[in-house]
Amino acid sequence: MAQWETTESAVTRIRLNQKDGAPLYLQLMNQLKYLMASGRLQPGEELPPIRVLAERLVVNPSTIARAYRELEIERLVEKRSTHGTFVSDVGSPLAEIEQRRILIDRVDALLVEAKQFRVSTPGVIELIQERDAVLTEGNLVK
Amino acid sequence: MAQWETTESAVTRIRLNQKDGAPLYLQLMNQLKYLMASGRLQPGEELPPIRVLAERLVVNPSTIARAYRELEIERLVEKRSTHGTFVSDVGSPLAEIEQRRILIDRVDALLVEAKQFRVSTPGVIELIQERDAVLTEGNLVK
DNA sequence: TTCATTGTATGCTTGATTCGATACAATGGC
DNA sequence: GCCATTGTATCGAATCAAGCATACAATGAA
Repeated sequence: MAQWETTESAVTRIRLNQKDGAPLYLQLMNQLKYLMASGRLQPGEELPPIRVLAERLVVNPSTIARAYRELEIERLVEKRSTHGTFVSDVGSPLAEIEQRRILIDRVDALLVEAKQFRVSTPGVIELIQERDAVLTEGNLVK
Repeated sequence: MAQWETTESAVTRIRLNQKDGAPLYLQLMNQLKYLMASGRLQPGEELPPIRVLAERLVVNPSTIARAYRELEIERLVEKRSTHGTFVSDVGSPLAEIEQRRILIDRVDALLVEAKQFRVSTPGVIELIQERDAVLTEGNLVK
């Protein structure tokens, strides 16, 4: 009997929404990132085998494989030969430069939108503090 | 002689980058939003006719039409029969609720990304202040 | 009324993306 | 060495998005 049929794991929280517009593999990536960022998936922890997760989420194994592959490229997970896929020990070793570029893009988009909505920068900062409180309270979704 | 061949206008600042990945109509929308948000395009001001702008930017008129249409849906511009397309008088009359939802989405995405990158919330706020300074210095692009 | 000027509608082409099906490769416990 | 279990590779169908070409409709100044 496979481990994944019995053990409780943070991945049981994952839900994919077929008609959400967002690609399935991206939804999966993001939810895994959430779980990692919030510590519910710890470094070293094993993710379910591709086929097992595919069956649980009722999608094609290729879809899971793609999510795992992309996460590996981002160094968020490691694949160990035939053992499985594991959450990386190291933090998120995207190049600092690259990380910063991504954040800057997001910040710029946010500021432009806010300006359009006549929300001042202090207003944005206030909103950030609000949302930070909400997100770190253990809510996975909005 | 058409008005748009002679008058100086903020829209002369617009540049589309064919190989930028971002769709042309979106680039145009965003640059117009910038110009409106920064006051360089004033309420009531007329935008160039679709064909004129298309020629200037060397794209298909349909592409301009699409940008104008989307901006109209967002109530940022108004079309007046055969007169042309004008910057809306009203601010940005998306429902407050809707505006807030959009901002919350952006903020959440930003915070998740930041957390993933081990950037603290104060770090995010600092970055916001940096970028705000840059963006309000009159730079149109990053 | 005419017609120049404005935006609109529709359909096509191209390219990319997503997801699935299926066969393959590699490894390590037994 | 075998083979169960892991991830990999490759191809195909369907869908979608972007941009373009082109014909159309509406209006108002002359």
